[in-house]
Amino acid sequence: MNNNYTIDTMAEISNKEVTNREEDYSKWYNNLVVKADLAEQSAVRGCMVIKPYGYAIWEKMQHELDRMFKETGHQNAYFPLFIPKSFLSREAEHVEGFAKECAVVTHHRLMNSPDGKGVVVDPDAKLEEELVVRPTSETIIWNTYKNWIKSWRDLPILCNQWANVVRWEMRTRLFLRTAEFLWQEGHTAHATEAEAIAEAQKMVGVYADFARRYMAMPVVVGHKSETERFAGAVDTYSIEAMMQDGKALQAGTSHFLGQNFAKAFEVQYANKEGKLDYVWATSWGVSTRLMGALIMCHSDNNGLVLPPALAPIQVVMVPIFKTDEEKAAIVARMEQLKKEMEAKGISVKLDNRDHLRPGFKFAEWELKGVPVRIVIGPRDLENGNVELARRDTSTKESVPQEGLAGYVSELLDTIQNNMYEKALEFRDSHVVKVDTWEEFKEKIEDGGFLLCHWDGTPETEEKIKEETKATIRCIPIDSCVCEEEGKCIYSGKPSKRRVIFARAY
RNA sequence: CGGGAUGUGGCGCAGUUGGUAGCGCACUUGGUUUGGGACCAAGGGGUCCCGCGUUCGAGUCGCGGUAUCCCGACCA
Repeated sequence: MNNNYTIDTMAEISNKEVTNREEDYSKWYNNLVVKADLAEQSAVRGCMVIKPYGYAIWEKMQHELDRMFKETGHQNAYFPLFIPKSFLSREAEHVEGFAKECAVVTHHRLMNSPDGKGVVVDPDAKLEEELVVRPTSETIIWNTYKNWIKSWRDLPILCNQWANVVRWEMRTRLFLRTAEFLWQEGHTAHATEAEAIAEAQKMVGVYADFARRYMAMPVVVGHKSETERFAGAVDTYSIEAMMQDGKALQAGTSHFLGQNFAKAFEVQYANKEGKLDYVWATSWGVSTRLMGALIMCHSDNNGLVLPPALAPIQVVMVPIFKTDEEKAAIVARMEQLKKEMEAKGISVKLDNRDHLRPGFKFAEWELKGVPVRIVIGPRDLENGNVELARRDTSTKESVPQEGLAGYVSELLDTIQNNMYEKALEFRDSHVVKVDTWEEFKEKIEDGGFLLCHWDGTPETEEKIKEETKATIRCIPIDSCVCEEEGKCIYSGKPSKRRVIFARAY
């Protein structure tokens, strides 16, 4: 047994004397991220190193998202990493929301230490105005848009930027909450309120679509409550996913910013009547947190399970042989089959490392979540078959080499759909309607989404959070089951609709 | 920023009353293996987080730093 590749399984975890279930799930998750070769803690506090295999997944996500953004009329641009401190303070709520987690550049030069040991910051090189490493780019972008927008003819501006941002979080976790993370942030400017709202809704829809089609992850689309809203937004939409421990994860957000930033940065345009008006704004983003969502949504006791649409390697081929002659014949056949599959756009890895035994390779590729494994040994070569194993169902079957590429191509689609159905079934079986406070306190311990009536006040929301650690994940947009009258589970006051409560990452 | 813990080969850890720095995995070489995480043999690799102190002698004891992790508050 190679201890370096064992991971704490869910089963093992649940057999332990668990006092804090959340903590143990986290441990399992972290272990999985590291062992599956996706990422590791960096030497820099709270930052992570994304390893090549993990980064390849992110690149696939980027590629699909970028295409979707362009299909919806957006263009990419790039804005500075540094934001003058004064910019951040222009929008009052915005600065309040981010002030506590900013990395600040105060000097621009180092010098040799007077004691001869290493270097120190040169006190003479102090910046007149400190620069904040962007925690998000609304301020620098709106300061720029001010120069771009004069007339109604300049609108709308539909820009996206792929970038890194820094938020000095107190506690960090790989992919879910790192001090530095990669993301995309869309920033749009519109002539009318209605158009901006439509944009914010459209983009949260793009995220939901991406989650479903590529990540095979069902999400709920909804409004954030006032307290959970983005700092500086009028309305925040989010997609909320459920992880396998029943906790919620906010996987993407889209904000209707009203005229807040336009007013803060004095961005006015001349409308068709020749009158000056402030422009309407949105911003929307998803980050490398999606990687965390992907991992926690699908992984099992044997490691990662990747949806074919995002798997860097969709098919791994493992030869089994005793002699060099056997190896040569089998690998030659595999090369042919590999080419046939690649011609259909399938990404294939032929693992012909000969110092490792097949069992080791099986386990390793399973840990890495490769959707399909194809094995050919002397027996298979003889009778013209391959052994084909599915990662999502852990099943094996014997398939003819003839027409293999076509079979695999269809199978990848099947796996993609199956993974979504499985995740959807899990999610739906962990959504419950709750109508009393006693029941709420009991059910929240089991995890999952609780559909409850809420009186709409931040005070009630805060008290529920204090007592149960549960927060309002969202006020669902399109879920008709929520549209019914009732009484707030906490205060008993009247409510027009249910909202989703859950504990969250 | 409050509470708790931990720093020992690449990784995970042991190290007793202070007395030659160890184990497993990984790595290198050779050989036998190969249909679910192989085995044998040989080998390389350490300023025991840093500093000061106690001592004939410190990985171990004391003091002071520092870093990381966990729990809170905050968050994509």
